[in-house]
Amino acid sequence: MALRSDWSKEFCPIRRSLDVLGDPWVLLIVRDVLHGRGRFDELHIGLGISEAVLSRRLQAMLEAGLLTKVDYSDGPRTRQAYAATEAAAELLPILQQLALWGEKHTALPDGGGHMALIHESCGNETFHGETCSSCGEILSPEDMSWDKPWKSTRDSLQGASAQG
Amino acid sequence: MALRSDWSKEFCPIRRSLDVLGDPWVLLIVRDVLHGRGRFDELHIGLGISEAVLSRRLQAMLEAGLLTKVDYSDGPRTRQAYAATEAAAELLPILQQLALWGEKHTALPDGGGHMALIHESCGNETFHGETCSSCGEILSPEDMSWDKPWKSTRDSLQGASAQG
DNA sequence: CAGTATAGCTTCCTTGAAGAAAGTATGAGT
DNA sequence: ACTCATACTTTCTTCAAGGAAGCTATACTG
Repeated sequence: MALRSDWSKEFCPIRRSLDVLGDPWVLLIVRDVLHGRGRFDELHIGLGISEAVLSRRLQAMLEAGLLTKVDYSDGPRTRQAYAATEAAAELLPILQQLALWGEKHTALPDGGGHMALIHESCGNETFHGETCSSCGEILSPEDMSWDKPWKSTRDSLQGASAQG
Repeated sequence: MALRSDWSKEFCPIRRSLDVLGDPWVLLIVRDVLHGRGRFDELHIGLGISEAVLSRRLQAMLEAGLLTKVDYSDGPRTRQAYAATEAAAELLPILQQLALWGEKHTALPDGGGHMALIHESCGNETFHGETCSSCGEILSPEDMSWDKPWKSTRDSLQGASAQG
């Protein structure tokens, strides 16, 4: 990624991960892409990221193997969007634990609400990020929905390289 | 933290988490502090972070409630070091999943080796970051050691606010 | 008790990335 | 032909990172 020092050759796997993931936008882009919001403008508007930075991040994430480009049809024409690879889909536990940690250790602003992680396979909310705290199964994107009360939506996730 | 935009008032808990954690140094500092390496110079040398940035990060992490200052005795005199709070200790699953993800999705450099996460309570390696893949227990720092073949050490971790 | 060492920061300077906004390119609809 | 939408790219300014040197407090050394 070379945003700062190059950590891709470090022995410590955490440092190698942070070489790719150690930028807040990268995880937010993965989150949105796993929600099926993989178009450039959706990301730009939805995340509030500048277009220049978004462009650079998407390029780096393609190179890092986190994203692939997929076609989608916009009426008569074919456009392209970004979709998650298997590597990006396997960041789900990290995203969910960030959500759980944030719920517990940061202050909920006025008008917010508790975001529930719903394991659709068993129908229950999970309080772990990696395995379901209700049924014990490993959590994967296809089986998850995130209930966001401040948007009054229950967004389902999708796995690697699904069509947008 | 205000490194970039202020995300502390966002409804999305992931964004609020990244407001605090969305800097690679923060997680690396938490990792080292959980290993009992909480002195300024240990962090400076061990992480290769510049002193100016380390100083700013430590300050921000104190304010964010990730670290506390604790006394330690250096022979006759009392010095201070940084120790993890409960909030920082609860980042363990994220650190371990970053390690697992890095082992799987980034290239191991020459001379490296597989870092094993050992759950000392049951004596086995765990392949999950949050609950032990061998015995199913929730993983907490006091019960973990990380086996780092490139340093030929098995470093045990420590929980919140333990003396350095 | 002056000189040196060490820990723990702080200040200064330069380079580089972030953010905002405007510009470019391509194809569609009217 | 003109306008609109998507998907970027370019330009400019501001701010943070990294490196090095300086500063302060408390030892230990002769």
